[in-house]
Amino acid sequence: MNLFAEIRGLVIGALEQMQAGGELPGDVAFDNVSVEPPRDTAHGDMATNAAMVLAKAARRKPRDIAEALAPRLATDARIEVAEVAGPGFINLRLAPGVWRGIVAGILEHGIDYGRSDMGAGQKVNVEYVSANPTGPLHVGHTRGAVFGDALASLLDYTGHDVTREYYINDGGAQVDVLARSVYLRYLEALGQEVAFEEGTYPGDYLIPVGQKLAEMKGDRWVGQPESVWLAEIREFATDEMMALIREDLAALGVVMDVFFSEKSLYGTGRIEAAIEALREKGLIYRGVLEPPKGKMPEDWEPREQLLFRSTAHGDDVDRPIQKSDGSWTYFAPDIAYHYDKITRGFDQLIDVFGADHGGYVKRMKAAVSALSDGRVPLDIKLTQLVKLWKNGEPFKMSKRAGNFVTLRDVVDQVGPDVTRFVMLTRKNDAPLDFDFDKVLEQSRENPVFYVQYAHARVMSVMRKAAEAGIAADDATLRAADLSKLSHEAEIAVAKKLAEWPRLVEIAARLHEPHRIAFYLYELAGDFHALWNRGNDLPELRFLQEGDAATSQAKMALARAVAVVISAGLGILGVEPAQEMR
RNA sequence: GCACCCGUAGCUCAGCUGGAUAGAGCGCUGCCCUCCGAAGGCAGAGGCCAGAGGUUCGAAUCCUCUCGGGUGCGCCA
Repeated sequence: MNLFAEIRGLVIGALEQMQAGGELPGDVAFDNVSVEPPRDTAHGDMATNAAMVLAKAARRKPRDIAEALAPRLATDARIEVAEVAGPGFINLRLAPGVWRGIVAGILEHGIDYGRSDMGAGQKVNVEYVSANPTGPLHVGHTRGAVFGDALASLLDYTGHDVTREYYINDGGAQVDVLARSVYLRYLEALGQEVAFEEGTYPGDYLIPVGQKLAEMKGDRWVGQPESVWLAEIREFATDEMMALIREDLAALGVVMDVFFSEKSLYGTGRIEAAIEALREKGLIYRGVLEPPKGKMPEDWEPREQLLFRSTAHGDDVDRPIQKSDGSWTYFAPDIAYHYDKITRGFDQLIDVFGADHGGYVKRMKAAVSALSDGRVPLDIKLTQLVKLWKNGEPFKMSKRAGNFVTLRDVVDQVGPDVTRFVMLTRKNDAPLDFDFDKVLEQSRENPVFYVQYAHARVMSVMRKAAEAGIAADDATLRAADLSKLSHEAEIAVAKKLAEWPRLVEIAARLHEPHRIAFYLYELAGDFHALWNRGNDLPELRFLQEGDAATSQAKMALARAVAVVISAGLGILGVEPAQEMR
């Protein structure tokens, strides 16, 4: 139920009539015809560009087409005024009943108002977090986790069949480093003095892992060479780290559908199969890469390697998939992993990476394009850095991880709801300042508070209604006489609510969940504005003493605001506040 | 050197797959707030959308170039 889509349908219908009547050529397409809210509300509620987009194909002046189209639109009961303006816009003013209908529709559909079938059940895989299993998640991961999770919810809300997935990098050298670090903690747990050299992980979080290992194995690995214990500790340690990471994610409210292990690709022929698939397309060859220009690495030597012809699919240079010693580069399992996603039948892939992985976007897209013959689109969303602030200065301390701030540090201090909302108050590719003091502040400056406060105010009205003996249950509000909503300040809020389904579709199409957060802030602003006007104009207050019918109509509007806020916060993974404390 | 991201009000940032006179919060200026639904409210000033070309009915948005900031660039994942 998208009012803008409905009115666009009306416009298209009128255009088809004009076609049938010979006023427009029969072969013109209406794809570019849009119905949008005008920037300036003085222009009306909606505007269509139909006349201007069709002018060229119809070989008529935009204003001529508009003059012919506008009266046809005006015959519809929903349209109060349709007038031609500017270069050929048709501005539409909708009947008040339309806005009341929005409120009624929201109460009828609940948080599903705004749900859309635009995804048509498409299978979408959203891969996010995918942190190395070598320690707790840090703030950077937190942003990626929140972003990916909200995007997944948004796609689910818009009719996609979404899989939330985490790729465990448990096949590379870094898990050997982890194993060695745990071995040191193991020795330490047995009372030995140990030194954490360069290339080991010194964080405190490995202490309990070493202790656990000591309890299980006693001293049988003391003084033993790596070949004896490495594989077993690696296995044990990565399991422990993944358990830790799952706990971190759970603290944030993130639950994955699939954890995909990189290791499962090795020794099973799956990497080879993916490379073979590329070879069959003539995209694998042996060759020597040019050295990077400008900044020549000190130890550069030309080496022949196995290369993927990614340039055939839009990359700048071909990429190595085998090291000079014949082992795979990290890129090879990445290719195999994405090949696996393709063969699992996803219609669309989305990867959420940190911005420092921006250099891998083109090669990954090239691989997916090649492996799927261009059928499966891959969108890669990069999340920029998070700068933490506390007491007016940069915050870098962490109790347990050494030199970085963990997800837990953040969630424990401000809670999962605040963490999630704040992480979405910036576009994903813009850097984000996270100020521990400001995000807990109770003021308009703090969008989390401002949105939650709006929801809490609605709940407060409902509670007060109950005290005053006015029925305010859903059924009663649904049946309320909404014609009592007539003030422009009330209609303004209803108009904002009408934008919700359209905004959801835009956010989903662009893969930009931050738009939800910004919309909620605006909606909350409109609602607070209405509330504040009740100070001067008692007739705008939601509860009208001695007039249950009017109170119920106004509460229906308030309730609709709360429903949309709930729906929006639900997509962001945030629990709406029942009251502010 | 090349690639990607970014450049919008004094500050922090939105800006709808190209729409009309570019928005919000903070800060600033003025007014209101004894009682009331003020963890405040209303109004105002403030812009060459980094710059220059191009595309077209129309550009902050698309293309090219320049300037400025960030990130990355074979045998690390």
